[in-house]
Amino acid sequence: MQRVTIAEVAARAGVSTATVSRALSGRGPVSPEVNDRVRTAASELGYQVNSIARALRNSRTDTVGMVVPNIGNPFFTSLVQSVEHALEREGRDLFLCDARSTPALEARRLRSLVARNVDGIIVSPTHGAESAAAVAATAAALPLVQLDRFVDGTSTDWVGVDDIAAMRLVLDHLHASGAHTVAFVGSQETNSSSEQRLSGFRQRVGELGMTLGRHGVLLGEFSIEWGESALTQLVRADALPDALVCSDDLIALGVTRACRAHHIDVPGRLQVTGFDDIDFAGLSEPALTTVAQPTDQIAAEAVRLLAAASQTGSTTTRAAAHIALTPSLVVRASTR
Amino acid sequence: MQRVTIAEVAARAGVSTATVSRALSGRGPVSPEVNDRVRTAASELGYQVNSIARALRNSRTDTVGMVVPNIGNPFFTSLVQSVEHALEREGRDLFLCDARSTPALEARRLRSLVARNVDGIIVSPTHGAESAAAVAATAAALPLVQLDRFVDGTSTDWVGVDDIAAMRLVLDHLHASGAHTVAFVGSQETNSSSEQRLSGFRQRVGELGMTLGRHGVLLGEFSIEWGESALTQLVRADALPDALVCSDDLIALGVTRACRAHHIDVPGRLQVTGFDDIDFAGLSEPALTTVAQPTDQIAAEAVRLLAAASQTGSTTTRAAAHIALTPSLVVRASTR
DNA sequence: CTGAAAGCGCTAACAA
DNA sequence: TTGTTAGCGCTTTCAG
Repeated sequence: MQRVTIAEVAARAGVSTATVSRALSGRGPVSPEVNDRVRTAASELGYQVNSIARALRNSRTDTVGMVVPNIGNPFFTSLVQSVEHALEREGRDLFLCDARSTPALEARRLRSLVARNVDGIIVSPTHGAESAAAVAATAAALPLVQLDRFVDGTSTDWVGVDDIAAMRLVLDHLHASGAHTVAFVGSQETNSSSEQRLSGFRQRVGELGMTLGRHGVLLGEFSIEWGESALTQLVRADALPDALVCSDDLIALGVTRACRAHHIDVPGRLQVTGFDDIDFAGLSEPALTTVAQPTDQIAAEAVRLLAAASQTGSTTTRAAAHIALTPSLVVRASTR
Repeated sequence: MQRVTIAEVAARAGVSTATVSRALSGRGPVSPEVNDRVRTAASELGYQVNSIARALRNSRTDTVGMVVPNIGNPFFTSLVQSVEHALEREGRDLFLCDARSTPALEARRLRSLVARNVDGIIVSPTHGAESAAAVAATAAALPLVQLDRFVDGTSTDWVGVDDIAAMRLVLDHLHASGAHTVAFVGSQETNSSSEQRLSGFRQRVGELGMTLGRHGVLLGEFSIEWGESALTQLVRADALPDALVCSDDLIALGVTRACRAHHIDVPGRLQVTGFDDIDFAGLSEPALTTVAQPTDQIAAEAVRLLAAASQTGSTTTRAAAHIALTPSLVVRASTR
């Protein structure tokens, strides 16, 4: 159970530890014959590098840290999968942390990642304001890219989707299908996604001359429960619009579920749209019209930015990149 | 951006590095006055431990590795959340890896975790046979607990749910609600969950005197798509039973979705049950009757076993624990 | 091409 | 109570 070290391999191969290191890592000159001897000795002993020791010596870990607001949200899960995929191509590992929508926990995770000497950090901050200090402090110490969401007032690299364009897609579609009054169900504007989507919504509603229903903007949280309760509120207030734009799929799923309970026909009486295109969006009854995010692209850009930042050493010199990728509309059965 | 080391703190506080270490870690005698000086110096400089160096020195990382077959499956996501919660109480971090249902990738992840000197590993093996060698090799090097699934022929600690009991719950319920002919839709028997559930199913069907429909056992994979295709097969063969027992919720969700497409009334014409009780089980139309796994308990036991194994140093001495926790049936609208 | 030796940052003996 | 020192396992100059 005692781990095999490079010294034991060296002894067995009859060479020095330096030579073993050179042979195994493949950098530095080693005669073919010695190379062979070392490699067989290593495999006979079942040698495996000790990444900790290597990391200490090299001051790099080949590991990227990632912090997401809530791994229970399928959107973030697929973002994680995309990031892991992108990193794999470079032979780097991912250290994943869940902030459980708690800024204090998120701050702890970030500190822990810094202490672990990860080479860079990808974070989707939980809260626009309350996450700001921790993100800024972390960005000062390490290359850091914000994903999907970003915090107020900090300028680090960011990659996400163009929320304004997304809302344009959604509202143009609803407008074309005859909706006049619309309402928005989102989360409290405590993060950039919420803010951007709401502001894109307001903007396009104005441009298209649509009218905001009574109770036209309902803000809660990104959850199924909130979606259900929002719809119930609208029904109680007798303020149902023609269409309901939800700022994520969980909310939309809650809304359509509550519609079934209240016998409201979707999309006949009420059209509903979501955001993210999580797997289950296509499964609900009716299947959800929603905005698909290009998660693979987002992840690829993030990894690229991180690599670039690691090159230059410090993030502070360059201007921060702000990359908003183009979303696409997936039309299903919850709209006409 | 250069990281602050203990030496700089020592210089500033006018003491030795050893004293700084003692003061900051709180073990070893330090005079209150010096303690203060060290602490203020540390915070002024923004000192943070270098976990890598500490880990090399202490040969422990306070980190547990976890490998799941597929993080896209919500069941594993909630298992991960439960494990992270349980570890948090002990102040240990989780290093999460996704095996993407690929034994070769899983083996790589396991090796990487060993190389990283994690203190222990929690793994839900992808494949009963093909994961066996890697799991065995890993268990030889580190404390390891298998979760939910286990590999053939290796005896490590295991925690999961009692699949036999679960199938008993399901079939008793279906039997009571008048189902006579039943069929089973599962995944290929490449992992223990599949095997156990199928065998529990067969057993209870026999005991209750129910009859297995034609095409009574359909095996594919744990996915929505497979559920849909399985139902379609049954319809085409005109072999629809009274009830369909699915070995996870994804399959069941696929089945109920296909039922909508084929205008098959659930539960009127066909009763359907799932397994795992993922969040979306309650959302589908009709809401799924399913078996809930006690994930928090499972995680707590796993963490406890890992701690115990770390204590004794080696796993080989003790007999392996095999802990099957009791599942519960959640009755919703997909059964009568 | 190979070996000796230093040192990454930290902690635990051991001395003082 | 504090300081000195050795060393965790690895890589990398620098000599040979």
